[in-house]
Amino acid sequence: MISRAESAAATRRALLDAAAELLDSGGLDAVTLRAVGARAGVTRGAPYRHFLDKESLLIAVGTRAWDTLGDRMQALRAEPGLSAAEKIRGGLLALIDVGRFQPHLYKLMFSNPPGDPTALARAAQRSQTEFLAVVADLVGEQEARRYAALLISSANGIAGLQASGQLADPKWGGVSAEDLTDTLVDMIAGKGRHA
Amino acid sequence: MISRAESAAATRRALLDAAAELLDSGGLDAVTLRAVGARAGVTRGAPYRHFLDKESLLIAVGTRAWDTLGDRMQALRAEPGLSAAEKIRGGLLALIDVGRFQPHLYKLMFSNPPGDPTALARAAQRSQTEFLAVVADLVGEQEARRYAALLISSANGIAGLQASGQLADPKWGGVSAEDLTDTLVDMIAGKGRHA
DNA sequence: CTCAAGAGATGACATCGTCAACTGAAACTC
DNA sequence: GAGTTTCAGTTGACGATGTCATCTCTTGAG
Repeated sequence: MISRAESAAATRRALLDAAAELLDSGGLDAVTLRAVGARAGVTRGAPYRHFLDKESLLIAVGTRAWDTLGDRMQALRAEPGLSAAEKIRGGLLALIDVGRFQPHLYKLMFSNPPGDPTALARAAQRSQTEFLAVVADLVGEQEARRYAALLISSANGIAGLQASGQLADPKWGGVSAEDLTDTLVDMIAGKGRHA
Repeated sequence: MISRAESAAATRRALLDAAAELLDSGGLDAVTLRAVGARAGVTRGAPYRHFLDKESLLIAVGTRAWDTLGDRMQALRAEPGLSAAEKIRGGLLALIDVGRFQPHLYKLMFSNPPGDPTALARAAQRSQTEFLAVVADLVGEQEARRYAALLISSANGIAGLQASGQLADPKWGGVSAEDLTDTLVDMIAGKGRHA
């Protein structure tokens, strides 16, 4: 027996799944409320029972993606038998992989919606805080903020270039996202060791 | 006396200007063909005499932005009395400044439009080639590709984080885009000196 | 059993991108 | 210079979309 509240929660989840799937497969343009509703088995008006408007639905999709990334960061940080540098590398690649395999979702995660420009930044907090802690293990509290910001920026940029296909340009000599990440981590780790 | 071709070229320019202004002030949502036409002194159908569709108009706006950035890169590279590191710093900040002061334009420059995913990447070529040459002056031909890709990625990420307002978060301890750029250039320059 | 609450369906409206048909003036041909 | 062509720009129309108001019907509380 499913209660009404459970049914409503299931619909909400179905709407989020449908929006995420449409986003992955067809980009932002493919995410229309009518298509989302149809894929979730309801009609175009139903989303308004669960979200304020389309923008709120998209923010919820992005927030959920940030949450799962935050889980991965947290698990990675707690992983025994990994050096700080390896954890950093893993965290960066976790972010980069989203950009690589779900470029549209990735863009959504870093967009700031007109209505509430801080919504997604708030959702990103836990991921970034976890990452900050790992970086602090390598370079110390003192410099962690600066380097963590630089690392996340760089990973963001690598993922962005990869998502837009520019990394594939032969001009860069076939360098991969992993190569860039390794180069970056090496530079930071070098700094850390000398400090 | 203005010929018909001159008038048409002027209209085309007015349409590009109008689209760029609307993009800057109100974001992508504010760029409707009707609004663009109105601001350029024509009606909604006129853009179709100069561009295939709305996407082509936006690509043209992004292309023009890449061209002016390419000009700045070229001028910077030719500037006498600047070290390679200073030129690199200047080039990175030129890119970052677009992200900072024209975030919507910046996003457009790095978006790959569904119709022609390679159009803007082609427009970015000259800027990146100029930059690549400057980096080669610092770290040598051999490693220039890798480091240039990393630098552009990082600058892209810094600009992106700044554009989405996340850099302002006190979590990062008030680090600025300039700080990150300097840290980055120092690391590369260190590498370059030791190589 | 009664009835309020709320999830979902549906009709309607404004706005958007786009196309087809039309208008008028500049540019070309003879 | 008259006739014709070309083409920038206008206008009307259409389908799609986000959103609101209204309606229906099931669920859960009293």
